[in-house]
Amino acid sequence: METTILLDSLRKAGLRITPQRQAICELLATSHDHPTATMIYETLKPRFPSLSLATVYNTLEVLVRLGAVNVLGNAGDGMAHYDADTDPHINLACVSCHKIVDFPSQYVQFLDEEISAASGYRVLGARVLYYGLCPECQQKTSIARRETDYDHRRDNA
Amino acid sequence: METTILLDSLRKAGLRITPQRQAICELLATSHDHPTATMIYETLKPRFPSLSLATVYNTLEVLVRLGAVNVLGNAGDGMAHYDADTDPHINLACVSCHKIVDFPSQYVQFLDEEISAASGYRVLGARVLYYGLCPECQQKTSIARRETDYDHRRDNA
DNA sequence: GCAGATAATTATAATGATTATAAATTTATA
DNA sequence: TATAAATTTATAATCATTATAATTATCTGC
Repeated sequence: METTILLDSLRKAGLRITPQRQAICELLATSHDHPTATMIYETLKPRFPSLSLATVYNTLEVLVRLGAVNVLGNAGDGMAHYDADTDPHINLACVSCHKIVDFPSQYVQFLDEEISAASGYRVLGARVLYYGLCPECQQKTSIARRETDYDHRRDNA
Repeated sequence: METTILLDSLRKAGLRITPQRQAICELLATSHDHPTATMIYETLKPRFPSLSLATVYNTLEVLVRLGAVNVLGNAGDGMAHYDADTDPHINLACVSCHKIVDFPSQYVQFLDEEISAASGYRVLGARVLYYGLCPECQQKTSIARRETDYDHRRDNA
């Protein structure tokens, strides 16, 4: 759907559209979770047996630098998640299952305008990341209670 | 100023107020930049020659788990920045000089309410981080232009 | 105040995501 | 098709963060 947007931004920057880059862009544009470099690598590995993690990181870095992709702080799992949707929106991260979903809000665009207008910053991007417990994990933890408290490993970063 | 809030949250959790923890809380509450673990460590080292980085990380982890401190994704320098202000507000990170400043916005609290009400998530915290070029760095880069483009090392995470 | 139990700090090693490097491969162009 | 430039790959290095185990400090009841 917006795969072409990503590819176009590569083209416009004079970069080559390799099969690997194409696949990565496609994955980023179509997947509705917000994959990490490793997730992308493992998803694509069967189709590109020679694929290297470095290529995934390189491509992601290029896309981020071009402003076509945003990086979300980790969701409690110590890895960077990537988001091909650069329109103003909110990400909801579950600290238990580490999923990240989108949440459409009418207020975010106001934020953007407010900041650009009042701060003096040249805004290049944003990460609006709320974290908490998703409905499913609320049930799980309300059952397991204090027992299997979620692991706090890599909770920071 | 809000040092006591941090200390109280430790007390309420039944944790001990050690000199190290007190100093870390004080630093978090009073410094207006948003320090990293290493910055805290190096600031306090002269006063606590035996201080260990592990203590800083431990204390920060405790404060984060208690919800008294938020973790901001890195500002282009590959390190976690900590924010003792948990009231809804926006952080502006400069990708060039890696400073993070606060920006008061009237819309953030609406966001909070909207999400808590409509998403089904139990919201535990948020990182509203906009990144771009601060006014000072805009001048610098407009002078240096394409030459000394800022280093993209650790731009992700 | 003091001993015993518990919690916290410290020093150090281990982990693991991300980056850097250099060689091999592919792509675009003439 | 040959050449040059860009990209991919494999691998090693980096470095923030965690885990571990031993030492030290803190609290509670006497």
